Amino acid sequence: MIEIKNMAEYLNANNIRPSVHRIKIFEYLYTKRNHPTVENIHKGLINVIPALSKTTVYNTLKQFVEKGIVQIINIEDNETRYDADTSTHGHFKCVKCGMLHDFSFDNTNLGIKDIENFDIHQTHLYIKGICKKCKN
Amino acid sequence: MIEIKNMAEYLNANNIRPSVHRIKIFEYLYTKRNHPTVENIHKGLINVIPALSKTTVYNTLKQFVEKGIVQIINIEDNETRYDADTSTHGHFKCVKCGMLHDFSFDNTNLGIKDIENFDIHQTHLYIKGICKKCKN
DNA sequence: TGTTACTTTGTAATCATTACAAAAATGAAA
DNA sequence: TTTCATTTTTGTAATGATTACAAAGTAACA
Repeated sequence: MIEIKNMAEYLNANNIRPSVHRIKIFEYLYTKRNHPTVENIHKGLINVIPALSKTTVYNTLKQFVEKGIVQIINIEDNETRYDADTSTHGHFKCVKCGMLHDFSFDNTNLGIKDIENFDIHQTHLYIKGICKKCKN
Repeated sequence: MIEIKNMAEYLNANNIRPSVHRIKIFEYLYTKRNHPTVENIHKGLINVIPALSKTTVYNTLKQFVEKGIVQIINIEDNETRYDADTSTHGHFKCVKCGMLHDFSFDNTNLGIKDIENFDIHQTHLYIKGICKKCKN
């Protein structure tokens, strides 16, 4: 994924005014890279910003998604996760430990049929199974 | 997808006792093939089974998923859809009209890296974009 | 400062889903 | 058929995630 040196500048470059909350929320996503839920982000930042409300986390993430610097990961129907890496990559969900792992794949050679002449905006691939750790 | 002649037999073969409700719900999924939500199924069957409760639709679908004859499609975070076709295939979601289209792809040649020695159970691919109709 | 726009908060509303207990239907044995 | 146990279905209440919205707070800038 892209290297970002200055969070505030990066937000600015994407037409997002870099308030302290926005910087912290983006920083959380970018540095942890653990595909957190809203709950995770809120709990993780409540020490840093004691008054942080969940509504702000929701609003901020919605804005990030609209501006294209964050993508939503929908694997389980009851947990929406967020990812600051918007480059094309897949997600592996371990059905045993629940952990999410990034992986890379070749999206130029998928052998797609039946949707000729459709405009493709985003390609999402996820795999469910058992991770290496849980196999042992 | 598989051809099913007798719904009741198919349910039986998958260890699901074929009650009238279960047959109708599966039949709906199998014949419509339109990736319905719980709401869609309930509305679509309320004429056939006037007393049908949503709880029954939820319970029945959960059972179908557990027995492996139906898969969940999670594309948007606020709408869970269901598909009686459990063979490996992708879903294209048109961001304009909202329609879902099936497509086939080659899941043997994805060039996956970074998750060597992981056990793969299911591969899910979905694409967002604009469908042929909406382009015109 | 004063004014205006933007951001954040907190509560209430909404909506999908689940829990659960009661009612209904089914099926097998007598 | 009648009885009894089991399974299925229903309907309401509870839960939990997300959104709406108005009030409070903050920043920008003349």
